[in-house]
Amino acid sequence: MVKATLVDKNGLRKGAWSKEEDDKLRVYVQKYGHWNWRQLPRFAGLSRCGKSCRLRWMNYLRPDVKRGNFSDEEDNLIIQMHEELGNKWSIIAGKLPGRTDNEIKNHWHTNLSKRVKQSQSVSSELVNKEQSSETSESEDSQAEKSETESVSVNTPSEPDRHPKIVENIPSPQEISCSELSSMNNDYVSGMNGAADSFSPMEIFQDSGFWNQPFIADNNDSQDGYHSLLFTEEVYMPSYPFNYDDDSMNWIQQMMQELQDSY
DNA sequence: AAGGTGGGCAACCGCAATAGT
DNA sequence: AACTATTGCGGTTGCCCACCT
Repeated sequence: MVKATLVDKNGLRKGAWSKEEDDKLRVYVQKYGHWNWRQLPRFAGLSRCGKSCRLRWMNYLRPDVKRGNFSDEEDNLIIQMHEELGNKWSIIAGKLPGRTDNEIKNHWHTNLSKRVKQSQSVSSELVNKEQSSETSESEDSQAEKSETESVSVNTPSEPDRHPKIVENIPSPQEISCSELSSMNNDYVSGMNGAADSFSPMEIFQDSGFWNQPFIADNNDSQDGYHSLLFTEEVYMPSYPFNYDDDSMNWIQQMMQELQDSY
């Protein structure tokens, strides 16, 4: 199920994620957001490339990721949207809260595509019957109707044939992982705006970031940076997505708490 | 019991899009 | 306008496990 972990020429780990790595990434992102995926692993104490961290977070560690079997409703929606959009997994994921594009893509390839193929073959059989049949017209139309009812959803078509879904999504309450990502980025960039262009790193520096009571875990540190493993006391499971005055207060409060605890 | 095979899924890779300079 | 950095997306790979022979 998981790829064996190995180390590439740059000393970066690849393959399966360990629980320790998951914990480091989860704690770091939940606390500071992902202000820069490329730089993040260094500060989180991870010997991973940023891309790998992003993927792990998006597909597995995000708190709102829904795991488990797909419901019939979800299956039908995926089939319907795939019929209309093609392999636009991220857009489809936007209609299925808690599901990731990767998960939907895998589910499609392993389950739904087969189901659609079966439906297609049933459909073509019906069409063949229809063409060769010498039965009455009324019977034909009935068969046509039943075909439409049973397999229309599963019949593939050109992606551009039904642009309506693209127009309709994303709805405000249904947010894809990529949109969530944007929200997080907005959170950070918004902080910049709200605080008159200070960078996340400046937050850390200005607030005594490097002196904060994190456990410096240099075991995995490849480049001399202090990795950050947070203590239970300062771990905070969530942060506000909107960066208004309350959020700035929250940040200031957080920083104050860190300084106090030091 | 042992080996083969295919399914399921996490993770990687390459490319395109976007943002920043 | 051109270049670079970063992110996001979709295709693909490869590992593990369950099932089959």
